[in-house]
Amino acid sequence: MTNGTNNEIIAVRTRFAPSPTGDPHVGSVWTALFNWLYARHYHGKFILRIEDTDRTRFIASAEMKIIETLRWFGLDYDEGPDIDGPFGPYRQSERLNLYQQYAEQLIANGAAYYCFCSPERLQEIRKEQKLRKTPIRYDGHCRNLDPQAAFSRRAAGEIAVVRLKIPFNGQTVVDDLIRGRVVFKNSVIDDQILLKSDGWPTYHLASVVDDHFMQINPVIRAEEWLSSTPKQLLLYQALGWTAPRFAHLPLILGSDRSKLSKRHGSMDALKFRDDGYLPEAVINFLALLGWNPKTNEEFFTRAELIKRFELKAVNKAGAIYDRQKLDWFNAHYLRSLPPAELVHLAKPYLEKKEVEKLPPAALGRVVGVAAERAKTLLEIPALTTFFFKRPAYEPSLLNWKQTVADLTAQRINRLLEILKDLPAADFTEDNLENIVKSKINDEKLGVGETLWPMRVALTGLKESPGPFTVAAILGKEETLERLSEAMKKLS
RNA sequence: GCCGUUAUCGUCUAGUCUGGUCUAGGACGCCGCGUUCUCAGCGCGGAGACUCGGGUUCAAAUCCCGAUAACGGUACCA
Repeated sequence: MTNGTNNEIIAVRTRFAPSPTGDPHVGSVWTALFNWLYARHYHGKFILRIEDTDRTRFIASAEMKIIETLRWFGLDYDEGPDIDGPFGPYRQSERLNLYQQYAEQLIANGAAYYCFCSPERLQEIRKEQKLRKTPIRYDGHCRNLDPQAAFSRRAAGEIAVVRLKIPFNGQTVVDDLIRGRVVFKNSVIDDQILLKSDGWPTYHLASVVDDHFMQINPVIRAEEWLSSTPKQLLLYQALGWTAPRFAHLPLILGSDRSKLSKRHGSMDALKFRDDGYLPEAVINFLALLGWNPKTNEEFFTRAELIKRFELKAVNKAGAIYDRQKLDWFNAHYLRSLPPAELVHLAKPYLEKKEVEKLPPAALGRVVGVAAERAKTLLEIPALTTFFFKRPAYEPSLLNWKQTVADLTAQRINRLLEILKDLPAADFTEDNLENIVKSKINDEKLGVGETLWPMRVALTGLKESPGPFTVAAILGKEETLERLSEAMKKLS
């Protein structure tokens, strides 16, 4: 791609930079997906970087979850904490020296300063500003301290943070790849904290330093970062670096139109796996949230997604995450799975002892029949129970519409006679259908009168797969047993 | 409060740059019909939107101005 300003060709390197503070959720995966799609589209690199600079919210297990999530979704990265690359390390906690070094450089050339204000004082001024309804920002108390004096205080062990000196005048322009030109007056930008009092960097310093050295371009991230982009642009300037291009993605919203969070229920990305969704389905669905390939088609393989993806076609408005549409995608993908693959994926959701009872071929058919009616893998077990155990049901359920029990009994009895004569080896779906239907026709038995009780006898359900399908899977012996049982219920 | 972003069916969206072909197209969901013993699937059909107010123009979803609303930011969180 070109960088837009001087047509210089630069390598595409995008990154997903989560902070390990909890389980990754859909919004994060969505951002990762777009970064991945972009990198793959331009044959660039996709990097995973762990932004673990917040020691108070740090969760040790989160990094593994992030990696597991990316793996499950098939968003492979070229460099990361567990895949060494030329720009590592890929954990910010292992790059502390770098950040400190540049913070000091900034202080040395007057672009930043030590601030000794206590959190309490900061809170005070914010409270007052809120009361006076003026913009809430740092009041510059330490901005003009004598650098020598500040340095001595620091050296003497006094606690301080490092703040960036934002110019009072002028404006900073973000030329966003998705939103175009966004202008910010410098006067409303706060003197951003770069280094916290514990010596760790804030997001702004760390991400700028890392994006620079890891040669990230473009930076693709969620809209929540748009307001802080001018600060970062100013930081690049102060550091004497060329800033990357930025693309701010719209936000994924909950049904109440607010940013997706815990209160919208469990949005953990790995929950999709546990809930029986297929990664391909979720990817397809997520890709079409906020991005549109300008066709009426909706199903896209990964390769097609990569081929067609472009940032210009990304929407500006936030999109509500709609579970029903995801379900539709998932059902579609479930039905188009090759039988062997389907069994393999469904197995973990089924009861072990039941699975072991069946020969592989029968298991494949059971799962296949269930999958035609399931939206997720998780729903499959409930749709297969009648195959594994004799159904329990009210005798009256055997009667089709207004049919009386006597007549139903006659039909089942006739079915019993017909099926008894059929060799077990011929108990296939097609055979069954041909024979039974021609008898119904010849003997004027009534399709509903016969087939409804047959199906109920076999499944015990009001809604189920068809009787021939079930009978073929159950086999001759079990089919006859269940029909006999139905007869007993009716007498 | 201040700063910023956004605005087409309930939801995801096409159309907006380059005004007419838009009595606004597709998909999910919903409703009905058909296929059918039931469900699912499939096929067909229906209800359903240009945030509001001004302008410009022969003509505006599309251009201009002004409101409004929603969301995001406003942390020694990211």
